[in-house]
Amino acid sequence: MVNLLQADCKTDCKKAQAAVQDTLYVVNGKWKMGLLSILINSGTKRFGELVREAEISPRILSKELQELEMNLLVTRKVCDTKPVTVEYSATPYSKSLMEVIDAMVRWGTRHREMVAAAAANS
Amino acid sequence: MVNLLQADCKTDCKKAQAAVQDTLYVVNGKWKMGLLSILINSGTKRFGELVREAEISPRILSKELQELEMNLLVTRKVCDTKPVTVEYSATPYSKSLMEVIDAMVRWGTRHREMVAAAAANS
DNA sequence: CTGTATCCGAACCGATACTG
DNA sequence: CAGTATCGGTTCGGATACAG
Repeated sequence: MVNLLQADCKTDCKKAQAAVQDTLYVVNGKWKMGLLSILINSGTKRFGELVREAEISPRILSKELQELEMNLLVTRKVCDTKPVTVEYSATPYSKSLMEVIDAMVRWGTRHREMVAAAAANS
Repeated sequence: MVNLLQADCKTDCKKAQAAVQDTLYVVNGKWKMGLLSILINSGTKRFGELVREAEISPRILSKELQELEMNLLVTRKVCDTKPVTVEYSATPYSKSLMEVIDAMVRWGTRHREMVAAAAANS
């Protein structure tokens, strides 16, 4: 297991840094986490449903969904209806992000308390 | 332990989402992770040393360091030399980020393989 | 219904010069 | 030496109109 914080890392350290940047890059974007959350929790959604439920403009929604799809986190299925509809779903692979999300939830929660406590002492 | 991906979350889910956003916000910025890594691995550094080692313009460095300090991840110590020097160090608290960073390293590493494999099959 | 094109303002980052 | 002021380029996100 690579430790980004160890003093003895050389090439491992660079790889670790790159991996962190990769992760941040994938998750980067104002709506990605929220969209993933919706799709994982509520299951398949159509484009228009996402526009309404997440209150995102279609342009941004399209962009974020494409990026999520490129990263194998959501699938896009065109349904042969009339007019055409499109269904977006979270992939099973997207659940692998859980480990990261859990860590962020735990740290973020404690951090908020930490900052609040520090603010109280000033 | 809050699970962002569970279907039964209501208020917990919002809290979890907010915690994730908090974490992303703290780590957000082109250089924060790199700076933290330098300070944790190599110990205390002066402002000018960071400018050279990380190759950041002073304006951005100053901004990122202030944000890290606000989040209790680095300390700023003014030394009574002539001219004045300033030492930046990672706080013990910053090591609490390890859990998150480790998760991102692991996921980012596997994800790169995953995407490469998917690209090979097309 | 699903997107894209266009336009806009805001945020971000970098280079450089400058102040204390 | 440490940090800020100023300017400029690039990216980002939102609103709206429109095409397929």
